[in-house]
Amino acid sequence: MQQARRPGGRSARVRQQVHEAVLDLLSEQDWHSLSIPQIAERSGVHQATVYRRWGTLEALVDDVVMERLSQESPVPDTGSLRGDLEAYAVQLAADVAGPLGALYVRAAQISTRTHEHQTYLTDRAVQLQDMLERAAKRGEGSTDLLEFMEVIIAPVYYHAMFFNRPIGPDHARTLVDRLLRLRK
Amino acid sequence: MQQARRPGGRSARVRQQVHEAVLDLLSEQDWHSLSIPQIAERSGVHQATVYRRWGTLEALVDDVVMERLSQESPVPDTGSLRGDLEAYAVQLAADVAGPLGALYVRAAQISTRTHEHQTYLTDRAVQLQDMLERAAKRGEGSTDLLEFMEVIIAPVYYHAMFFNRPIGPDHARTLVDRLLRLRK
DNA sequence: GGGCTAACGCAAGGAATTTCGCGTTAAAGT
DNA sequence: ACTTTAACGCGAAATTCCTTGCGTTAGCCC
Repeated sequence: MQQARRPGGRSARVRQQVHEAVLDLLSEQDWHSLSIPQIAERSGVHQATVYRRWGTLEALVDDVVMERLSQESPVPDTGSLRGDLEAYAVQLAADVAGPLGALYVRAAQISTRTHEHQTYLTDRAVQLQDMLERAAKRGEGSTDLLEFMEVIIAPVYYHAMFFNRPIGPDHARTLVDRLLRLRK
Repeated sequence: MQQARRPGGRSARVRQQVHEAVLDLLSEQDWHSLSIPQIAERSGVHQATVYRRWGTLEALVDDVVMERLSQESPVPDTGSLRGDLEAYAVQLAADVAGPLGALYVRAAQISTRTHEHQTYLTDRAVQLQDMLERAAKRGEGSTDLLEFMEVIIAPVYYHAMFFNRPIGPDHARTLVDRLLRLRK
């Protein structure tokens, strides 16, 4: 969702109301029974407004997800590489396992083509790159970002997608062990 | 989709017509503009029939995907572990990169809860397990199925999902290298 | 071949979604 | 303060989706 040309009070308020309604409804029912009229009623915003601003349900949900992702917890900085990796892996596993996890995974597919989502992904990649470089500067050796993504992040999403059973903190730590073993 | 109680000529024909229409339409437009009335018109099968047999669009697409997956290429048996792994990884990368790749990835989420899909996944897991055990019996050492899935399969889907740019054969081979390195 | 009935076609009806025109509100600019 | 106009509310129309009842077709079984 692009910045409104008139981002003042009312527009922002309407946006927030609608966002809250979406999160609210998704916490008490599943995705496929969600509809724009329903969101309109819950939020107190008129249907026509929602249709005019977002157009489709996908675009609206995408907007909500991006809003939350941008407010998400920063990448960890614990002082050690293992600490950072474990903290990140456990946090990610918890997010995916959380009530909005399915929404994140789904949004990852829906919104891969939107410019905003690409921007978020590259921003996030830069942050992770920084995390790895901090470790390198501490003399903990260099870690490839792509390898980190493939060995740690990919399996977390994979489990959530195919087995519908997200991994726990202990499993997240075995992923970290695997990555560290590969670096030797 | 369960086996029809009367699997004879007409039912099978209707099913095939509808399946073809789905694949046909998905090749010329994207997912969210697909609808059952549209499929009915394209296939020449009446709306009511489609609704009665499949109920929802998700169930129908799921049926199509399962049909194709079950016809898919078997797990490789090249005589060496590396050969099997590379063949599988390259094949999977190609499938995900293909025109129906996005459909597979999406269906993986939609249908994770259906009984059929679970059955397919476990069947596939057994086949892969056999592949790994063949290598073990040849004296190539044992490989954990979960590790195989996480190190090779997960990254393939991950790239397709988040970067919308599936990996190539060369990259697939680096995944295999990574797994083999972990086994030492 | 002949009866049985699941599956299909058809058409109408109902329900939900999406759009549209118009008046009103309130944010932004001067 | 005053003007401008983007964004919203409202109601109704238009479109699309989904269901239902009934007659017909064609596999299946004897």
